Amino acid sequence: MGYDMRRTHMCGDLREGHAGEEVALCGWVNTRRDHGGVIFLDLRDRSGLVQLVCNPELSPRAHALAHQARAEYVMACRGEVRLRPPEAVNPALATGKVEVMVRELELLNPAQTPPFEIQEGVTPDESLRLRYRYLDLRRSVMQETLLLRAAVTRTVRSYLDENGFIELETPMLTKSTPEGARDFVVPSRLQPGRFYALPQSPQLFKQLLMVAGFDRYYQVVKCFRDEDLRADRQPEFTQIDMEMSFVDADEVMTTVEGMFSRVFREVRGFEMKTPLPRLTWRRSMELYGDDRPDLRFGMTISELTELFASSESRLFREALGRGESVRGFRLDGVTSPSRKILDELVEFARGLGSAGLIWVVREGDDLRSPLSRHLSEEEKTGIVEGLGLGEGEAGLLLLGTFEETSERLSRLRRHCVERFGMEPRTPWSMVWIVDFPLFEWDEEEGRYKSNHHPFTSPKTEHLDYLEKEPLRVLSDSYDLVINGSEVGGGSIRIHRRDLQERVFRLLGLGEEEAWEKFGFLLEALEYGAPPHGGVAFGLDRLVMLLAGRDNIRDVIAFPKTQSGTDLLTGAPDVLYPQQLGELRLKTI
RNA sequence: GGAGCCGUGGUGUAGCCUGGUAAACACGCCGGCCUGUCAAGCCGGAGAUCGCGGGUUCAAAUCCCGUCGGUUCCGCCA
Repeated sequence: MGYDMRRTHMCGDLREGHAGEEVALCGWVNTRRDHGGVIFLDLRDRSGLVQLVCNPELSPRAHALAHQARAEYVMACRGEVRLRPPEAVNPALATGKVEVMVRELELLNPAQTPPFEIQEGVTPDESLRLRYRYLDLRRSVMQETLLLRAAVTRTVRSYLDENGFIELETPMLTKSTPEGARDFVVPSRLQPGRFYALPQSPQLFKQLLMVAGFDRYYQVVKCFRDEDLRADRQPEFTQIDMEMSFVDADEVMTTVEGMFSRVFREVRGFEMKTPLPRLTWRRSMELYGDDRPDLRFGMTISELTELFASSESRLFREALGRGESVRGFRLDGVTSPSRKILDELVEFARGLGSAGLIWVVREGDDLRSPLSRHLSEEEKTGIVEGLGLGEGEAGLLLLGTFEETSERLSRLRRHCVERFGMEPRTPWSMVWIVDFPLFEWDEEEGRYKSNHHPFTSPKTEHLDYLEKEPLRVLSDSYDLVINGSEVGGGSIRIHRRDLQERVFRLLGLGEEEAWEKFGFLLEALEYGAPPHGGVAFGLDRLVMLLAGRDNIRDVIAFPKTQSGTDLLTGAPDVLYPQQLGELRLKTI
């Protein structure tokens, strides 16, 4: 490229103020409009595009070259920025008031006709996009999304830097640990027969950094989990990982709120109200049946079990006899729903494993319901009041254990939001869910499992129940939920060896195994480990929310397919026998 | 591991349920015309045996089975 073609501006930045200036631009040909005489080229770079005018009278050479130009050719030009004639202004373009009168044009690299058009409005097949990712990423939506992603990490970094956090790196080649997801493993050449594991998160290392006295740590870091993919799950993903010493849960949450305020202001222009509301896990389950409730919608759950304590109806009597509850919510978004709609909801509830869904519709003083004949007047009134049904409004009730009804009602609630196209009350709803149970019972393995992870601290006031009633123990933990999506969570950690060992024991981790897998941690806890706690956020999911994308692949430059392959490079791939030999590996 | 959906010129789709004439449309591509377009326009042209394999049938893009790829969900994901 000649010296005089080094660019002076980005295409999308040119405005009226540049009129009269001599500029040099580089970019890709977005479109060519050849009028035989004058030729218009839209030149595009990451900032946007601008119209180039190639007039044969101004430069026959440039005009001739423009005639040969095709979509996606890489070109450079030099010329004068000019105000467009008033009738030729394009209000749809940021640069629509100006154009560049081309004096010199240079072809830097021609291009094959791309396998799909780099245009808005057309989304090619996913496998094509992934195979030609570098072309897919040229599309403006993808550019905008990744630029937004960069803005998020930039904002996070500057906030944390300003607040005394130190960015520290932790190893990618580390040790496989029990609990949690399946590890990705890397064979060791120097230690034949041994394997590293890629980190599922830097959890233990960041705790060790607290022991080391760094006080406040953060990292924007890749994590790896070898589990099946979903629309919001990739095998490698990025976390905003933080840890702080000498703090309580409250201080961690306040710090995070400051960070998120700035992110939302910076990238979405949204002023977050802080402090954010906090719901205990228990309350969230009662009100929404969900530990990641979407507070943009109503339809909170009411418990009506008491109402049916002395019911005439066998259905209720038997259910209550089994210790089950009656819970439900008022259906928003539809009044006087048709039988067809109600049947559809019943069908949906059956699909969730429920025996049936009881619907009621208030009609004047009466209640329309398949069960109305079996309901006493008192019960009818109780339902209307309990669910707060207005005229024509419907209620949906389920029978079952607290856990069953929670699971099903929360899914039903999410389904209704989508099915009836409900309008959110606010663009963003953020809420902390706090005080999760420390353990849950794993039916299959017949043992307790950590709800969060094994390093989460029980609430001090619950320490006494630890061995006696483990399921009653709550932890100092917190999840941040935005628009019904868990964007991150954390906890105060255990910083004393004796407590950590008690928790390991409850998880069924034998002394020997605990020492073998976590000995380094137990040891570190004995060398002056400060009280500490932290949090980690899924950057990809956060960007998905901020960008309004419903797929994690759209916020990652080079994602994997659902079957874990990379269509661009062909990974994963087989190894040459020699490589396998060096690693002392044999495929079976 | 299981279930659903999708696969038709380069791209996006229609056709498939209800098998039967030249597989249709838009965009793109190639050529020509054209000096103010911006999804430029006008004229002309090339381009698909319908993912792959098997079966049913006189006949399969269409029905059936299998398989591959993509995708969504369940299981899984501390």
